[in-house]
Amino acid sequence: MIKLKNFNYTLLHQDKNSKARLGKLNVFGKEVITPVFMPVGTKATVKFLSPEDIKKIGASIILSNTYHLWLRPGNEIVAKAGGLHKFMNYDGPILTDSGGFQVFSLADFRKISEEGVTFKSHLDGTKLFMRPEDSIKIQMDLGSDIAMSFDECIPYPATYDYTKKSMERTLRWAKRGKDMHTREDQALFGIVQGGDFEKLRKYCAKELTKMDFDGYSIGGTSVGEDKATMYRMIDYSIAELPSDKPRYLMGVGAINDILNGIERGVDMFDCVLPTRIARHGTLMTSEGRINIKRQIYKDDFRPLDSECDCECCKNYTRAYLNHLFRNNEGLGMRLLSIHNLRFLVRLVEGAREAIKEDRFLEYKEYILNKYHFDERGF
RNA sequence: GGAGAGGUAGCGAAGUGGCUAAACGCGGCUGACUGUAAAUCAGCUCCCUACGGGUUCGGCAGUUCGAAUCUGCCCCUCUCCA
Repeated sequence: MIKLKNFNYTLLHQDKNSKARLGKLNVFGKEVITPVFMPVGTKATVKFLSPEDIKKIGASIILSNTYHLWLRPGNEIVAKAGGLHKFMNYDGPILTDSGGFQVFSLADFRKISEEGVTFKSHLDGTKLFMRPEDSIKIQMDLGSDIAMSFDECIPYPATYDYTKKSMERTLRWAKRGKDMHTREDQALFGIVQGGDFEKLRKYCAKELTKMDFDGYSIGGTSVGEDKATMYRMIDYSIAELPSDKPRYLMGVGAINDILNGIERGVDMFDCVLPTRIARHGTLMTSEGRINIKRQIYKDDFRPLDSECDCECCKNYTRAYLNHLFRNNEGLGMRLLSIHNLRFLVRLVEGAREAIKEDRFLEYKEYILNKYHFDERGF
């Protein structure tokens, strides 16, 4: 087993009234204070944003994707460039998802076996095969700071039998991946699966913990289940995870979900939601959800969100943003992406402050009451 | 003045006797979006007191059981020649 030289999690403060925790993740000399929200840059770019934009937003770590970079430009090219950081000119921490989510999202194009997953490339239909070992090898080539185990993200609902079978296979895949992971400058996280079954979630978390990963992810959430179920999945998973390692709730980025996750002891979140909805004209603001494309904003010369300090809100009006969207101008997508990301970064920043003072639950209530978001949480 | 071509819903453009309130595209309006096949996708877009009804395809008058589609006259636009 390899020993990482410079990766560890330090619990800075445990909230007295909930499981919320303030922590410090040392990622090979780069510091990430948790809870943290990680913007998603699937294809080695947070769509429409430069690395400089990402830093200005206050994001301290971002995501990228193994499956997509494997197809294009190919891990060899990224390795040849000197690794993902150099390739995309981003020196902050990068976490790569293993391709496990594509097992779910590209369901029409794949077949799962014990050995691995057969994909039909979504780009040109080429037959592809990815084993857990391949995913780890690719991630080592990419040189991300944190790699993920290759898992199967199952849909919801799923039967107990299938969920159990899949989860056990995911455990075997986790072991196979871990056995061949050799980079000392890259952490590796295991992923808890088990659907909405308490027994399976707990078993999975325990087994992964035995394998001693550098951190643990909670996968298989936000795939169609209701909120209460998602929160239960988180509780079941965290119940058996060690407190001295970071916990990452994969793919979750709605405001109420982030707050509920933090309350339950989650340290890391990532989600395409803020950037995707931004590109589609939807914003998270202190007034609630706004769709900038609506005609009422055509002559609204107020800033998007008067309480926000981002580049978009400080410099541009709703009328201008509406105009940019009506004309399909890329600047609109960039500015709105900046805003939504900044909104979530500020949300978790506020959570950290609150945890420090043991008032996380009050903070959560304050946020949920203040912003008029519906059940979806944005 | 002469010779052609054409006028269809906000715009462009199909349709050339019934299956047409009228394809399709754009524009407009409203939604959706949670480890990114996503600058994407879905619905609506003549009027109304709306599981029904009322008016449409430059205008008017005809032919026909039935017309945006056929006939006549009129109005308008574009191209070429003088």
